[in-house]
Amino acid sequence: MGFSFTKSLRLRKRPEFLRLQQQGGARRAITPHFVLLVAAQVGPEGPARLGVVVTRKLGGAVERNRIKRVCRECFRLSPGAFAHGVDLVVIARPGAHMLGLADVRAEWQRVLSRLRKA
RNA sequence: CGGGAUCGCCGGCCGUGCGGGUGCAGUUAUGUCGGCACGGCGGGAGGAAAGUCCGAGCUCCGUAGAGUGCGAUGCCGGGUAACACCCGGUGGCGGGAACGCCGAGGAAAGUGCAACAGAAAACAAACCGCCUGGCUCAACGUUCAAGGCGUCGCCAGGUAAGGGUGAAACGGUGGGGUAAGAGCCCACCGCGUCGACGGCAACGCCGACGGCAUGGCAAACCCCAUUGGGAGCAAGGUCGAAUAGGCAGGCGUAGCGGUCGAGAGGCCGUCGGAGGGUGACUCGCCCGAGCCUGCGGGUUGGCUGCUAGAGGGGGUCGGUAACGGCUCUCCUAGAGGAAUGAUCCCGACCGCAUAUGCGGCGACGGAUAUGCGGAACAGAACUCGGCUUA
Repeated sequence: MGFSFTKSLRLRKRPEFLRLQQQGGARRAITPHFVLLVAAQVGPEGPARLGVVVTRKLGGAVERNRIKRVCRECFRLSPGAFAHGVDLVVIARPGAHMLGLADVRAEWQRVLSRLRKA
């Protein structure tokens, strides 16, 4: 497959987010601008899926949209980074809207190896 | 911000391939040729999409009856689906003018407010004054002296012109009048009442009379007039799932008559009804056999509503205009943890610094090149008309 990113590769329902955010078996990694949560999918394994959480505290709709877009772009352009059968939730922290694609990729790269062990 | 390249996203139409064929995707609802993958065609954020401050459409709840309360609006006329918006007038204020600004009903219904200053801030009063009369023991001037006159002082009275304070001082200016003064009298202006005329009206204008009465603030309470049912697309419809008398406490379903029935019981009427609705309160009205309170538990999914509309643009006619009529033409996002993007290159724009050369005595102005930085406000969420803030 190429670098596509369709609806099936996103987390779209509230329970899917809550499963990773609550104290369950998700692995957690913290970078200066993000919190990354990774856990195995329930049911049949598919490609890795992404969900992004950006609260209102981080800015208006424009800033929050930009954070989501950059995160999705970063996820899309590195298909090998996350294993099959894994869900990823990214929680943005203050200042994230100032980052470009290269900054996000560099931050994620530093913690990837720890998350892979999950 | 514009252009290009590459990689993507959302939904529409078309095609190819794969597997399937009473199946496929989805736990179900659902979709109907769909599902997955790839390709093609054409579409995809704003002037404010924002704040959610007004006004509507649409939807449901409801029946709105009366009184009280609460909110909104507040010169007049018009536009509009409607408005607190828009247009045109009137009046006021500012300005030399062009023009600009204006929450612009009522202060003789009542309550209240006015710092500082000032004598006094509202049934007027009298600080410095002005004037009249009286007193003369004493003081001064005039005089040879007394008296008289004047100054000063004290007492009684008349005044509100002048001074001074203030945002504002009980009509203004000028003249007459007077001891001094005062609408005391007169002219003009203002104000009030009445009448005529013009205007749909706000109002204007003219005349007569009154002799000043009614100081200001209503974005202080208030009064008056007009007006307002509530909630909002998580509205609502539909399908599905789950909970469905799990526990504890409290209140009630009384009765009577008729009728059907073998009975249990059902239906109708009357009375009684815990509680609920009428989202402010009271009355009234309506529902009513189960309801209320606390604890605990579960679902918050699919389709629809969902985008062609008080729609945009052109022409023409009516109107001072807002706008309206007729006609032609265009189709322009529909997401749902939420699409409309990311990266790179090039080019414009702005700011700063440096360099070069130009104009000018100079402060400086503007030009080119290079480097660095910036590039706003902000993201549709049912749809429109406004306002406001960026």
